[in-house]
Amino acid sequence: MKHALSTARAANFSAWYQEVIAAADLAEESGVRGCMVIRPWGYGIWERIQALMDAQIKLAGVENCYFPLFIPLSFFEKEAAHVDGFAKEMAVVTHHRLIADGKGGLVPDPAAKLEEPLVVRPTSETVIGAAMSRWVQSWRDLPLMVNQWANVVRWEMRTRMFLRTSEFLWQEGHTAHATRDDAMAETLRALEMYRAFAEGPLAMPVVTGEKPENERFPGAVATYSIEAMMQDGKALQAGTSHYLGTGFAESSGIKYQDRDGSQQFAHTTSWGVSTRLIGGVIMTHGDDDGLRCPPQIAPQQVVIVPMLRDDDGDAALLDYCKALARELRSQNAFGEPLRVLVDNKSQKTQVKRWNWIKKGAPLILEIGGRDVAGGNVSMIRRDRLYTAEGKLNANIQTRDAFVANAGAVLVSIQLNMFVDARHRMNSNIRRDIVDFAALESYFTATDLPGWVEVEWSRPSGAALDAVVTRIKALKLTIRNAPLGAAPAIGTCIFTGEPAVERILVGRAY
RNA sequence: CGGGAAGUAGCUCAGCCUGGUAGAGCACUGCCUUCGGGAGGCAGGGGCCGGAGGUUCGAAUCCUCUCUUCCCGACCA
Repeated sequence: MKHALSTARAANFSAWYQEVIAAADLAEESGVRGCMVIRPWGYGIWERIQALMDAQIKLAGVENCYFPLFIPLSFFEKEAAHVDGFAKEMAVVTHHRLIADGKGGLVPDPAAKLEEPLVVRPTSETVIGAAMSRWVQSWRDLPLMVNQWANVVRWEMRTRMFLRTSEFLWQEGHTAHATRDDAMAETLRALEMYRAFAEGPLAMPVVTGEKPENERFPGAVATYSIEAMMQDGKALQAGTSHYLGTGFAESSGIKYQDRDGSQQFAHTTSWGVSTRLIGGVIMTHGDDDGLRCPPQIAPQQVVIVPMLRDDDGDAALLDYCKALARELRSQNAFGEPLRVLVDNKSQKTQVKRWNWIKKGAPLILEIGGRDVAGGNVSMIRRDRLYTAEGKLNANIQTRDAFVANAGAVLVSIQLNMFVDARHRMNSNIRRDIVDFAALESYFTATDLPGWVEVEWSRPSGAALDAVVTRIKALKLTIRNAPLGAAPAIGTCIFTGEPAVERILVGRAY
């Protein structure tokens, strides 16, 4: 069987990933270190993610707003742990004017140096905290829940498209509450929103859980994550939700007067998902023919390819296709009208077919003169591309039958993709490892190790550092302590002490 | 930040050692034959070889400096 990509997942997963991004026209290098150009098909996926997630955010009573890209350096200095976490990766603006250097180039004008350097936001807790301190006076002002869709910059040492870029797009929710319980409830609500979003529209199964102390967001009291398993068995942290305690409120001055007249610090949260989700979708659903785009986030769900032949029949063929597209757009799937494209670019049918396969359009319809005459369509399902014999699985059916079923077929593709991915994740999590030697041999012996769920005593500080160092030698990290895990009943595989919870350990992106 | 590698056509690269102002494949344009599993033929368009300096009659090629990017590690959504 000949595949569309030259690199198979099994041969070189990393090279395959890069090839999918190029072949599916998702993004490309920009010439600026670590920054990518997101192309229309890739950005279309992001717009779908935004649209669906934004609706959920608003449903929870969170309001959108926008804060500046530039943050005064002094804002970061207020929260010690926070600045420690981000200092190493901040882009800083120091001048506001350029002058000629006399050699044909431009240099920052020394006379135009900023009084205070501005940091390009790596995250917005500090500016939003400053605003919240103005907006919150009374217990009646709480909860205060805002979100922004924005770009942020983190000057990472090593970048990978969508997974870790210097600049990335995300949403960041920031909330302030009167009590710890309220803030914790919001933290977990956001986490659950992310889980449902990943497993719904993205068809990407995840494990929700709490991050260990060493993986916490800088300045957070507790960090929760959704962790997805990629096809190479590695974990991808696909979204995080943080309970920030009163630390940020204290440094930003988010205070309210309580019912009894006393001044109290608010309890804050923050939560975010980014364009990294697209990387997760690629590595969850992609195959050796390119991307498989879950129908709910596919910019186009049905792509109609008229088999144009540069002759008199083309006009009738195009009419047939356009009429079909109109009819399909009046159908629904997932409670929305179908997104349908007629690809009438003057290009060979076969080339267009494979381009759409590589882009992962869920349904591709090839329509030629014979179909027009017979009232048929020839349908390719991206999730069932080949027959058992390895032939391209083109299914001819009547146009009316296709229109009537299209929405249901898309729903079924979405579900199939999720079920397949969930099966793969679940069958690659081992829960029977009870000592460190077994963990060690497992991760040195297996090709596709996936994750291991073990019991531990939740050590802290130096004891935790020792554990981290020990598993680092195996290239392992603690992903999270799954919220739904069984209670711990044995001993910690690291310390031998009585275990208190179960954690997932695995390799990660 | 350490270790590699690379900058020549839109893309992937050859040419450099042994200086004589550029090539291939794919892509692109036109015509013809094809057409329901990525068709073929013919004819074309497109690059001052990352930048600056130097050596030389002459530099993609040799020398110096410089900029940038990619890959592998340590750090992170």
